[in-house]
Amino acid sequence: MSSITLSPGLVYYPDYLDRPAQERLLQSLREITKAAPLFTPRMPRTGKPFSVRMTGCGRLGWVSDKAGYRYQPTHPETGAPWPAMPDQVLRAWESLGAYPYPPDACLVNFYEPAARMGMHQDKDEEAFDAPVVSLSLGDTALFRYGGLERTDPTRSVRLRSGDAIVFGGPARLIYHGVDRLMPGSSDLLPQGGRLNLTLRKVTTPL
DNA sequence: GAGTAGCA
DNA sequence: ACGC
Repeated sequence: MSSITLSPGLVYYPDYLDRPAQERLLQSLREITKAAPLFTPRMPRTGKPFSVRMTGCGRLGWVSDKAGYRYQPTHPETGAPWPAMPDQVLRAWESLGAYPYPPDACLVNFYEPAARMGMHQDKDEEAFDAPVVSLSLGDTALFRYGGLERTDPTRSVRLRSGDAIVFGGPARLIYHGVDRLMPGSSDLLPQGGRLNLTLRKVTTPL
């Protein structure tokens, strides 16, 4: 499998999932959203909605509302436990994550064609020794990444359907975001858009 | 500061 | 740069 190191600890795997694997993963995500519908996260304090909608699977899910960012074991609207993580997702973690414990959370972000994600760090976890593994499905995204300080210089890379990217070691806490999608760049999702899965170890092992 | 607006 |  080919990989490209974008910056120390940030590794890009183009075409990690072939088309049949993407279709299998998409079918799993349809089942997940049936049990755990997409919801609109909101900014702490202001309540401003994200343009991305999200859900998740696994033991814990990430939610954001006026009260703040947090991981919790239940869906914020239905109150039900998150659906189980598909085997395919666990296998991706095992092959890309190189971490001796299974992930606690798989966040599923759905980008409509106009959705964006501002630059941020993934730092609501306890286990920063564990990597974050990201899988892309659907329309190509212009992904931007920088360094550990918000003011560090940034670069961008196009993440296409089936690509994976891993934030580990010195890149675990880098700032990153999605500038925009390239509408119509993939026919995987019938109505367009992009799904991004991020696999995380949330709590410290033990 | 996981939001937006606006300008270089 | 803003502002909740």
